[in-house]
Amino acid sequence: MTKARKAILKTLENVEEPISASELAKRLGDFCDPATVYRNLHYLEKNNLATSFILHCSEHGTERYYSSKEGNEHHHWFHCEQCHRFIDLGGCFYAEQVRQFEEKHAFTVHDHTFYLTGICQRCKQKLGL
Amino acid sequence: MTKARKAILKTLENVEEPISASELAKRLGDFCDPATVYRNLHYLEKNNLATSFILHCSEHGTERYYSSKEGNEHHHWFHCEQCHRFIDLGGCFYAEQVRQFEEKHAFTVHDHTFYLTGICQRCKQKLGL
DNA sequence: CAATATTTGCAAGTCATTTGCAAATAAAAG
DNA sequence: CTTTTATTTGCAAATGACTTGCAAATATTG
Repeated sequence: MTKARKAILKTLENVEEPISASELAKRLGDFCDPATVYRNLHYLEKNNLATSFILHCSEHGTERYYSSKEGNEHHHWFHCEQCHRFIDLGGCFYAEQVRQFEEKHAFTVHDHTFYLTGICQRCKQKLGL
Repeated sequence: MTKARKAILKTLENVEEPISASELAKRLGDFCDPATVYRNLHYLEKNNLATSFILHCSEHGTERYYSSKEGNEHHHWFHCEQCHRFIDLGGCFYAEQVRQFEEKHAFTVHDHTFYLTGICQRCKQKLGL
């Protein structure tokens, strides 16, 4: 494991929300090149040390968000369109459903994506909603 | 409604799978400019005539896929990583669950995304899996 | 420590999507 | 059905996330 790899993985582990590659690159600053961040995120995901999903938001555009896989439990998230933070919806609750779909359609599922977007409690209050 | 708008909506209605903006632009050919396709897809989505989600696949990269909203029932999809077709998983089955999340976390959900990726039955056979 | 394999930084691509602007078309007004 | 006003379009240039070629730097092997 190279030092860039370690630093990226450590950052993923220390952060409590999914984080985008560009945000990660920003946090690592001169520690390593953005290209290295992208390459290592692919490496980590391929080696089952991280997972990601793509999400579009008005402020950051379309980006891929990464989380470490240390907890080993797949989580799903709510994304606030106002403050752009993520709220953890808890461990994955789709394993059984996915299995049923596999049975019904005879396909093999490699991955599933689920997330919610909207406005969080705090932002609703701020906006008087 | 302009003629470009009508043509795009009609194409969305005639196609049975979600279709990407670039594929739509290709099908419309010289009928209108790609920029017009993008602008009108935004228009249609804003006016509740279409929905979309973002998905990454090895062959087409990261793209947004659109469906008309005529049937008025929100559908979810499986995407085959081999033949790159979509399989309809049926009408949305998350309304109740989303409501429970809203209650539990006191946020307001504007949208939810769910899809599966993997290998379809036909491709499994072709590949001898 | 030498030999080999992998990773990195840098700079230059890619590619979906967006945007400015002037011309063309649609909708509203008369 | 013209005129006026508002919206949309095509074109070309820009944006921004992400990728890639290549030679130098760092890891890993023996």
